[in-house]
Amino acid sequence: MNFQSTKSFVDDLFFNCLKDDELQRICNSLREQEYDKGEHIVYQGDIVKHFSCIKEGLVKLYIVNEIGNDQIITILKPYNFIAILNVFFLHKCSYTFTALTPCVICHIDIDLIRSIIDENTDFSTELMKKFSKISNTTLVELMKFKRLQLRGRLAYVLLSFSQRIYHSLEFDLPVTRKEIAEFVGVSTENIIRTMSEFKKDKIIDFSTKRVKILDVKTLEQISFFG
Amino acid sequence: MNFQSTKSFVDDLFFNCLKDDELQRICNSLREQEYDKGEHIVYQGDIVKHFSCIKEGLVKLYIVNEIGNDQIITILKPYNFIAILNVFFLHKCSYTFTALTPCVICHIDIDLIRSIIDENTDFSTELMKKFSKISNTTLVELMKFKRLQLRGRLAYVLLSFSQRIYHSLEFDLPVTRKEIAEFVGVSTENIIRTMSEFKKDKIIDFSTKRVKILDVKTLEQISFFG
DNA sequence: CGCGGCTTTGATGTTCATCAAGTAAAGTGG
DNA sequence: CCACTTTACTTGATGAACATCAAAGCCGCG
Repeated sequence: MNFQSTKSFVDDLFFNCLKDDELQRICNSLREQEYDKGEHIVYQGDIVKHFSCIKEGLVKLYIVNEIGNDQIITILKPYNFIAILNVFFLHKCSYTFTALTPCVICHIDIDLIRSIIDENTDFSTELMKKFSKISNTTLVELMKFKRLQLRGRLAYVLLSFSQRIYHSLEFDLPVTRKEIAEFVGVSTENIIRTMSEFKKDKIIDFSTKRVKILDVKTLEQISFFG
Repeated sequence: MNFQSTKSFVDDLFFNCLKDDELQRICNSLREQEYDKGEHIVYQGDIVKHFSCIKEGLVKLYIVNEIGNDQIITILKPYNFIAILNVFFLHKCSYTFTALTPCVICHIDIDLIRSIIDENTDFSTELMKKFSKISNTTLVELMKFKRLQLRGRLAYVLLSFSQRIYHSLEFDLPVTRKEIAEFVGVSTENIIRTMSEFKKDKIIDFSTKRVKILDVKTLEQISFFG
């Protein structure tokens, strides 16, 4: 990737509100790192040392709970930040971030970001907006999820892959059935059973990883009322 | 309440990092408002016009979902902010805040807070820390909650009243059984049944509103493993 | 003192977890 | 590239957890 496109990536990432020299300093400090599928980017308890962002690939954000189970909170895609809520102010990260696909992650020096926050009011305002928006969205989605039962939640997850991640009715799942179960909060077997029901009802079609949504409207209804 | 104690309340509220004149300006701008039990402080969809904080009383933070049910997210107590995540940057508030008991709420002019953010780096840093901490805690608690079933969740709520809100093993519930159910995410009847079980097992004792925790350790175990 | 909302208990059915067992897919070493 | 091992996927049967419906007692308040 050439320098100009890095610049434009960073500019977009930071709300197009950076001054030229600030943009330049960030580009100079920026370090790209590749992660294999399954590799941890941040593990809960880690001290977050960089301001990081996904450039390529998908990342699962989850908590390993007290009894050792994974609970997936959301799936992150390019331009999403890694551990943004923990990056400045908490000693340890409460979540784990793991690559679902091969990833390229951009790491930026925290102190540099801090100093730009102090200098550039627009930047700090936009960053706080971003904070709020992320927290807000996550919380609202979680509550929406909470009131649904299995069918609704599964429909929701499938639609989110289709609409938020892949922008297509047909896609390859980047997660296992077990991971869908950890996302939805039910057993793996029941995810499979319900997917098979959807298939029987001609709402979706699938073969292992490949999924095709046949009837979006019904799926949306299920994700709303189910 | 006299002026000196208002000053000390505001100073504590804002992390003791305000300069004298900033503190003074906030105290001058501050307006106290009383709310009756059951009165809305902010309703979802409202545009948040003040930076607000609880001075006295308890407030329930909840979402009214698409099918008209309330889903309680958490219960707020004095020194907690109202709609802090929505106050600066989102046009409309995603949540509803309702007084559970008679309340005194302090309202501060948002523009004043904004201008102090621009002036005082310590203040903006502390405010962002606060943002992060609140989001983080809320999310971690919600995920902890998610993996538990009824008994565990109820135990968790009862302990949270005892330890976080009242600092006492005996207290009057500020919520109805229905509200506990909306918090826990199950039916009212099953909250009642499970409370009766706890009573039969001599873990708690209660009569309508009055609750006394008899066996904290068992309750903690249930809230952990249940 | 009667009305309405809150609380409580019981009976019944639905949803989902768990166990078991088998098949398909994917990774591994020769 | 194949045999082997492991992991992921799938289906069925059973029981536990929980929702829902129904009905009755309680309590505060006008």
